[in-house]
Amino acid sequence: MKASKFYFKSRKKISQEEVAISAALLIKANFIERLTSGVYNFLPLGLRVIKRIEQIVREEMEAIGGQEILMALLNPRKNWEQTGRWGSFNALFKVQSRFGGWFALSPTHEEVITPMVKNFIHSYKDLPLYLFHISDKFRDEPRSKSGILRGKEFIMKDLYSFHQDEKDLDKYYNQVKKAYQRIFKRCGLKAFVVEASGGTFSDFSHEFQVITPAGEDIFYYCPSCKFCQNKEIISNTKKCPNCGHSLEELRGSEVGNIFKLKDKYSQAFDLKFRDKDGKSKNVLMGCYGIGISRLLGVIVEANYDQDGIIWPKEIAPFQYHLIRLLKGKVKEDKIIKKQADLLYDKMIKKGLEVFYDDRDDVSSGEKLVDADLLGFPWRIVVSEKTLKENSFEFKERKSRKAKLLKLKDFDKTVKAK
RNA sequence: CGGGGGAUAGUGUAAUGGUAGCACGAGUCCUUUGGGAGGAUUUAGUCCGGGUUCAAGUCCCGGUUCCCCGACCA
Repeated sequence: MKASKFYFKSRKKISQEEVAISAALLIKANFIERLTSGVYNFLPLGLRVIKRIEQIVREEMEAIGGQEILMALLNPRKNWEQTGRWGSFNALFKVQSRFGGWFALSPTHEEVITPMVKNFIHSYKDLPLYLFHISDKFRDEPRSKSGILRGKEFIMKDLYSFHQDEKDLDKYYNQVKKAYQRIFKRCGLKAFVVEASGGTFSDFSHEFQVITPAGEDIFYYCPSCKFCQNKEIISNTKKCPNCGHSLEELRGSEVGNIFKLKDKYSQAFDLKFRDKDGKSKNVLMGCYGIGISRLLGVIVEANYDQDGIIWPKEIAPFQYHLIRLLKGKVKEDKIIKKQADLLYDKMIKKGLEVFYDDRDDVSSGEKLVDADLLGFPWRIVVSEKTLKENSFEFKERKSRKAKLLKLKDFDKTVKAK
């Protein structure tokens, strides 16, 4: 991708209203833009990261049998009346049709998926079933905060599982827990699995927390046996319920949450199946969420320095940042441009993801500053200085040292990581 | 939803009730090019609606909206 044609302009200054570091950096580097409180636009760079995260999530969901669907976001009032949540779900966005009818903008999808699968699940032979969905969610938050960490509209993956008995639900629940750990690891994050409140239908649930000062959750961590529990449910003793060791208090942001819904929604929608014995039984359900757009923010909160973002490799919008530094002299610049163009073409041919800063009207300093701000894993510089040595400069974003390498070694150095 | 603080140009700020100014940014041109370069020139603003006053960015009332703390949070 050539920078001169790309929808990207870094900002020198941004509004002081953005307090969260992740929001400030993502806006400064032109990944996202605020439309209004708690509502953000994703620009090409931001969307590329979102797509990477989604891809990782997709792969891991499919690896545990998940099938992707896309459910409607505009939900009829009736479905929400049926579970009682039209009245009890405080953050529900309600919109009225000009012809009078009411709709909910879905904040979660139990009310859609449960009646939907009634048309599919009839027999124990149809179970288990795992369906997931990645799309926007709407929640009428009384207080949006910290940029994309808590918004009124956000991107979420939700997986729903359907089972014939608790044993099967438990088994899958643990599989999902493992899949989630793989997902967060691939996103370059260390996620703590925290026992949390199960809400109204389960003894407990599990949250996946990433340590950050921008987080909203306090949880307790046992350094001895690694047990974690949310502040909401922990006893006052601050001792590990497993091993008795004293607990550490940590602050995190919740990037995922898994629940056993059991028969709460299958009862509301009369979702039953015929078991082997011919008897009609309630289908048991689980639901499992990951905040995709929040992850984008949390990843930045966990990966930056004074100069900008440092993207973990697997989710960086581009792997390589190719820069050509000009001299303002026609003859010299022609050579520099030609060499940089050549390297760019080579990389494109190899299928590498490269962001090529081919801008002529931007000073060298600004290009280098932008490279640090954008934070792609590898930086390649071509300039008069490097060409004198028949070389190019190669630098990892997270390192301070740049290496000068011979052009003849380009192919073996620059390849898919 | 309770509490607190804001809203003047894209951003950050100034203006005793009396000419809305400055800096940065942005646009154009020239010069420049290894860590956000320089000059010339142009551009752009009092959140909205009422009220008080000869006169309102400033005072009063109402609204909208943004941020922070808390509560809430499948």
